[in-house]
Amino acid sequence: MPRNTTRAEPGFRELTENNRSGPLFVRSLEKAMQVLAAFHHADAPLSLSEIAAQANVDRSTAQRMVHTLRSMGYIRRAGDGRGFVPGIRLLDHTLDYLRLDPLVRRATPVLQELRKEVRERVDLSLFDDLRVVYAVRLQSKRQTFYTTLVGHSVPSFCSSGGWAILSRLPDDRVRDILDRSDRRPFTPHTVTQIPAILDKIAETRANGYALSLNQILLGEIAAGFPVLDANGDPVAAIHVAGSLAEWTPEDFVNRNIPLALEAARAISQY
Amino acid sequence: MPRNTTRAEPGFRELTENNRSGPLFVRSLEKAMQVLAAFHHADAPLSLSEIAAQANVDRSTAQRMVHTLRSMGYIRRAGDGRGFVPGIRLLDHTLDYLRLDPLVRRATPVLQELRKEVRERVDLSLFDDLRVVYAVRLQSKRQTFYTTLVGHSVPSFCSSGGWAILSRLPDDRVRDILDRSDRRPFTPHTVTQIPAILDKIAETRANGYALSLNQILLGEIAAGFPVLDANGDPVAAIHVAGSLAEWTPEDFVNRNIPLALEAARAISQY
DNA sequence: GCAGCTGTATCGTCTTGCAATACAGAAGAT
DNA sequence: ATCTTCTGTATTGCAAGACGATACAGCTGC
Repeated sequence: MPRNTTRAEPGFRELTENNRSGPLFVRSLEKAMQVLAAFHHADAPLSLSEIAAQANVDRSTAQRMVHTLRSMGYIRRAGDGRGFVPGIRLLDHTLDYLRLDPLVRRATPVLQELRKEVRERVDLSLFDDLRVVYAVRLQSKRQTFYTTLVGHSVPSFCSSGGWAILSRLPDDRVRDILDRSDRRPFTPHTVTQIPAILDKIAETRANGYALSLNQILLGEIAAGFPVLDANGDPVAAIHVAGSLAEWTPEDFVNRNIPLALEAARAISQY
Repeated sequence: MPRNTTRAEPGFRELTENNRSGPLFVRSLEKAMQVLAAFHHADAPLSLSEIAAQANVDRSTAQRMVHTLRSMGYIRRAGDGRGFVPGIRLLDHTLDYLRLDPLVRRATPVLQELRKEVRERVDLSLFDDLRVVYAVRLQSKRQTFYTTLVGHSVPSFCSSGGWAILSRLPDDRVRDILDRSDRRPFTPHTVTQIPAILDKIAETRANGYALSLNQILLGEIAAGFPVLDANGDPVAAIHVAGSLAEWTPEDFVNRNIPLALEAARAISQY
């Protein structure tokens, strides 16, 4: 379940003083996207009134937006009579995103190779401020529903991928991100205190990779590796994830880290 | 590469006579989504002018739409200076779609089990008129880039999933779909003639599954199985796909069909 | 230095999105 | 049984605000 929401593209606010009020800002479009985003907090089909409430728009507005989005395939009626759900047309944009992201293109074959060698779950997640978003997912045998879904995200502050990325950011940006994060625990072992998180990040910086135990899911061990762009800034992470029922942390590290580190370097451009 | 585009939700046109002109239709939203959809035909970052041309809107309109979509994270600047690309925020809607589709929920664990047993690529694709759209993808060892991507689609007329679905539709709907399809071949073996396609569909109807050889990709063998909703109408298909370098068609059928057929029945609601 | 691109910014006009209002049908309560 | 409160859908007058012409600065290539 996503806990944080995306902000504008980083560095965008600098370009235009007040980016949601200038004459360039299309208010009706904002409302429309809020209508689509109403489903972010839903776990069942939404009625028009529910959509209007979630999106913070008038019921009439929701009606017209839904009508239009429906005519374009972005929303459809729920199979069983009542309410609306997201439409299949959205998946076309998923494909556009994945196809056109050079990082995803570059990473996919490398991850496939890595997956073949380590035989555990291998993922690519993209850095998005307070969270990392899974974009490529290569499963192993045992999986939960959410570990197969593209678009799923986990917080930066308590995931191996997040730590890997934070370990390559300047201290003040790390502080800023941790301060703004909603640091609710996922498991009893989730690290939520800022000093403890900073320790983890320091350890990650020293080792070159992040090791997380029981952070998001009980019984899960994961290693995260930063992926750098041409400027040396971290933009993504790759992960190898396994089960603590099968691995001791030592074996997991010895067996998987070298291969994954090499893969992360192959994807990085720095 | 997608060859066909999505239409409105089936049965929608019946509801409102002219669904893109009534007072309920929000024109600026249509333009905005066309702007986002401009990337469907792109294979590199798009400039404002290119977006305007693709979306059939004024450059000024494109500018304002892009500005707004950017401020919300749906579009971002390309990493290397010039142009725009789809933004990560789109993946949030991908997740909404996958989470809220009951079919995807039901199918995922069944497909994981199937994948474990057949050890070949296993997919779920959703019926969308002229095409089927991949929503769940469980890889095997050897993969191409596109066989890993959620949102990728293939035509109904020449894919095992398409045949599986068409085999459960009434004849006149099949004719209609075939007539409207752009039946360009993908490989020298792609079946493009309507009589030949109808033969394939008849064979599928008799067998209960569809077998495709070299239709989309040379060297690929795939079996497709229809998934039915509570009314008995086909809404999706599951696939098992392997390589002709490893399988004779007979072995492929004998080894994989029974398990996959059972999986398709488990997912169906009829 | 000119031509042709980028992306960005401003502004007056009149299109068109807004929200109040209404209605039929279904679900549930009493 | 009726009364209430949900659905989703449809109409309409008014004025908010989207449209698109126009302009400009910063590139790249010729």
